[in-house]
Amino acid sequence: MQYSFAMAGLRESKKQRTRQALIEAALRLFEVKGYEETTLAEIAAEADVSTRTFFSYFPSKEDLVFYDSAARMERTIALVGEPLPGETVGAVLLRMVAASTQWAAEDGAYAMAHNPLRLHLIMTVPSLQARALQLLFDSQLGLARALADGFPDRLNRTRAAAAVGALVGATKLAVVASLADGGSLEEAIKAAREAAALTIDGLHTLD
Amino acid sequence: MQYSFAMAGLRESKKQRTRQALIEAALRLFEVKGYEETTLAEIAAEADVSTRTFFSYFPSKEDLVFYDSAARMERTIALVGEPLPGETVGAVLLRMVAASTQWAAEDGAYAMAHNPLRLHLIMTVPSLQARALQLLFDSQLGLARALADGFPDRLNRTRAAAAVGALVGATKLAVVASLADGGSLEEAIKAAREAAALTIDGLHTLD
DNA sequence: GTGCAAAATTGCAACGAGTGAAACACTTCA
DNA sequence: TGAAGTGTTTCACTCGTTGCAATTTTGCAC
Repeated sequence: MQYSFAMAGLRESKKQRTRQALIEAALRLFEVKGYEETTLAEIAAEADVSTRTFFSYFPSKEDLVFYDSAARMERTIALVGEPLPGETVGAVLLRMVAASTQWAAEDGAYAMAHNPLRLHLIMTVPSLQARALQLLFDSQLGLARALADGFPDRLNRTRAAAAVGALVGATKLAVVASLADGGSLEEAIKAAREAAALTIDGLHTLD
Repeated sequence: MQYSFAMAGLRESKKQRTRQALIEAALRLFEVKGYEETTLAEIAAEADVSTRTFFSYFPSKEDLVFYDSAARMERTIALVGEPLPGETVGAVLLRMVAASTQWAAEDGAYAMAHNPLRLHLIMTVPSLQARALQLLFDSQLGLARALADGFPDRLNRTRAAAAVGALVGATKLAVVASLADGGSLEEAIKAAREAAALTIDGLHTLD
C-alpha cells in the first residue's frame, strides 16, 4: 500500500516541479546577484515556497548546486563495478575517465545549460569549492569500494583506494591547473586525459 | 620605527598567549562536548576573551582546528621547491611523502598531543572534513607550483599538477581507506608509503 | 611618570543559514 | 464523504559571523 513504485500521483509530480523550480530560481539568482549575495528567502520566494520548505528538498544551500551529483556518482560506480571480462584494472580506470569527460557534453540540454555557471561558482565560492571537494572525496571512496569488488583477486581495499585516489587526484589537479592557466574547457579535458595516462604509466616516466 | 622585526614586546607575546589559550580551550571543550555542541561563546569564555575577539585570531571556528596547517604547508613547499642536484622528479616527491609521514611524530609534544583528537574530529565532523579537503587542495596547488619551478625544463604547470595530484590523492585515499578498515596509525602510514610507490611505478603494475 | 597615538578588545545590533514544533492544507484511498 | 497521511507554512529560536562605535591596553617619546 505504502510502497507504490512508480508513484506517478499528483503528489509526486508536484514535488518534482517544486524541486525544479527551486533549482531554476536559485541558479537564475546566483547568476545575477552572485551566490553569497542571494539569500534562501529570496530563492524560496522566487520558487513560491516558504523558506522552511526549501530544507525539505535540499539539506543546505550548497547542496542545491550539486543537485545531480548523486546520479553522476551512481553512473560512475556502475562503470567500474562491472569490468569487462579480461579487462585490466588500468583499462577500467581509463574507461572511467573517458566516460566522465564525455558525459560533460551528453548530460542533456538541461544540466548542460547550468554547467558553465556551476563551474564558475565552484571555482570562485569557497563554501562551494569545499562542498565539491567533499562530494568528490565521498565518490572516490565509493569508487574504490566498487573497484575492489570488481577485482577481488587483484586488489584489496587499500590498494584500490590508492589507485582511485591517484587517478582522480591527478585529473582533478591537472584540470584545475589548466583552467587556472587560462586554458579552455577543451584544453582542460586534454589535460585530464594526459594526467590519467601519466598516472597509469607512473610518475617515474617524468624523468 | 613601526617595522620592528622581532617585536618581542608585551603586545606580541600576549597575543601569542591568547592564541594558545583559545586553541587549548577549544580543543579541551571539543574533546568533552564534541565540536558541534561547543559554541564559540563557550570557547571565548573559557579563554577569557570576548566572542568578538575570537575572530581577530581565527577567521572561523573551523580554522582553529587547523591552526598549524599554514606552517606545515610552508615546510613541505620548501622541500619540493629545492630539489637536490641531479635529483629526479619522482625522488623529490617520494622525499616529500617520507618527510610528511615522519613529521607526524616530530611535531613536538605540543601539536602531537592534539593530533589524535584532531584526526578524530576531521574524520567525523562534516564541516571539518570539508575544510581539511579544501586546505589540502590549496596546498597541492602550492606544491605543484613549487615543483614546476624546481624542474622548469622537465615540467609545465599542468604536468606538475598532475604529478602532485596523483601522489597526494593516492596517499590520502589509501590512508583513509586503511583507517576506515580499522587499521592502526602505523598501518595507515605503511599504506601511504605503498600508495606513493604504486603511483611512482604506475597503475599498470596492478595487472 | 605623563601624555599621546596606535592597536587590541569589547559590546551591541544585525543578518543569514539551519532546526524543531505545532497548525494547517491538500492527496489519497477506503 | 471522511479518515489518514503527507507536504507546507508559520513561528520562535540557536549559532556563526560581521560591522561599527566605544573603550581599554600598550608602545613610546618626552
